[in-house]
Amino acid sequence: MEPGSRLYTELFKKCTELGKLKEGQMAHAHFLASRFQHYVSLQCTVVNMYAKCGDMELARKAFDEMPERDMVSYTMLITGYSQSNGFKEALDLYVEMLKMGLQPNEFTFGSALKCAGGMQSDAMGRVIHGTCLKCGYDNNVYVGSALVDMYTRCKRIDDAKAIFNGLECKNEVSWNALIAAYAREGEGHNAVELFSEMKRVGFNPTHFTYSSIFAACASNGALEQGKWVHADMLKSGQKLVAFVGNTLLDMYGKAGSIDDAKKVFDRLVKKDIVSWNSMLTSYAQHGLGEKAVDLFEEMRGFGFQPNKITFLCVLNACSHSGLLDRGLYYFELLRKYKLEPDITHYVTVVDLLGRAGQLDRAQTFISEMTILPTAAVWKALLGACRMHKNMELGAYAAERVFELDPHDSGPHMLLSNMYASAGRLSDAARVRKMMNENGVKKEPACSWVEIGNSVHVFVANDENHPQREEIRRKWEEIRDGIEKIGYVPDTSHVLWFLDERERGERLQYHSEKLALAFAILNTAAGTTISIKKNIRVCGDCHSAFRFVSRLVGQEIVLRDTNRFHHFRSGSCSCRDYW
DNA sequence: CCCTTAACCG
Repeated sequence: MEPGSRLYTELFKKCTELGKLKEGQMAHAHFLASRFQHYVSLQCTVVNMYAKCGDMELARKAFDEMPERDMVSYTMLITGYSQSNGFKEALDLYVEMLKMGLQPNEFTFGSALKCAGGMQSDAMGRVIHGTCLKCGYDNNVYVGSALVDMYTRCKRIDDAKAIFNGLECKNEVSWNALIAAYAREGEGHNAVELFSEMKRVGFNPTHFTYSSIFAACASNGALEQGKWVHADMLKSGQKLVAFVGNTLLDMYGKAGSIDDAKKVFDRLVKKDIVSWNSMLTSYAQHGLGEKAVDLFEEMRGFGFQPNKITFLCVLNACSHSGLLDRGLYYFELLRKYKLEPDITHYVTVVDLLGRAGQLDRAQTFISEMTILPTAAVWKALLGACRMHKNMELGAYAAERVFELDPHDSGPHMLLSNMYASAGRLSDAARVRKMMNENGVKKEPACSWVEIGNSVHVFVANDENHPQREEIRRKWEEIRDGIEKIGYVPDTSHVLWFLDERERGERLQYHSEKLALAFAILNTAAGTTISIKKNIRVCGDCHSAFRFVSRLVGQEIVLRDTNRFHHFRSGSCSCRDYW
């Protein structure tokens, strides 16, 4: 018996839903031989099926073979491209369809705007926005949310906010788009504020909302706030499914609670590859290399396939814990899993060798790389040279960095300070001059500390803080205390062109020291103090923090861009290996 | 028939 047209519809829909490409192709062939082959709606469904199965070539072919293409078929193909990063192709089609005199609908606009956002094309986005207005779709909730998202991705957050405020009809997605944007841009405070407002006016946060908020808390290291939102999510009855669970686990890891991260990991309803990778990353950030290795082996034991990122995570963990041989073994294992190492893996191996003091091996490793070394590779070597005080190789690595990435201030500062420490002041001055000539700006260092529900930010030599006098007095008192138990300031960590007295002075007001004094002033004895820094901790501050943890008997947790340092009774969890 | 929002890595 010949199938009816309805059956084809069902068949194509089923294949679309389950992502069954092969079966879809068979159904398609069957359909082309049937008496329904001229049904436009079925031809459309085929285009959509291929697009949703991720094969844009087949979708395009089916589209081109349609005798006449309507607005919906265009929209399906545009959407397909937009969902697989084919922004350019999608927008070309969008323009073509307008030329054909076909008027887009809210579906077309939604996808077209996603593409403009994906390409960060402000100009294209505005043109599409104009067409939305002309066609009367500007108040459609889908188009409105897509507009908000598009403007945020073009870094026009004010325009996005204006659109959002003007929307007569909002849904969760409209809120999520803006919240996600704040999280992406590192404005966690605004993200959380918008989250509260969203709830206040009666919208229910979704998995998307919670994911964005957790990501924001992760980058701010806002543990208390993160816990509060976690409690809120539990209260609202959301299940701990993989996606949002992974952001939660990542938040706990990055905000400083490895125990909570592990708890979330163990309670995940279903673990996916990202869950494992996130847990490995958490261990790496806390310097728990052995735990990371155990977890990686456990994962392999379960038959879970590691991907390239997994290897990056575990290599990174080995590097931070000085597990040299283990790391090199995993680098070899990468190929056994039929994974091709990319540049990021090479960077990590250079870091691994370099930190372990194997500078010659690191250099040989670089020279034997099958792909061209990037700036990141040389930066890793430079970092190792600073750590192990190898001036000559460090200068060589720095030169390579300057060729490949001339605008990064970090390597310039590093080399300049290395020269200064080695007493080569004219070389130090030369690098400094080069920086000025090339317009390289030094990134300002800052530290912040979360007390209760608010975050307090400090910059070096902070002149603007309302409690600055009190903070300075407190630090001086602490400094006297730690000097009595063995702290010796190391002035090689400040600008070499200041005189010795001024260097000693400046050193004492690094942002992390100010944050620490502030935290001691504002927390009860016995509380753990938690401080974050936007660049790596300075060597002198690291040493000072060790003594302070002994002096005041409080635990101090410091997160820098690389990892966590847990200071307790005079020593640090990194065992001064960083 | 077709749309918009979130995670792991240098």
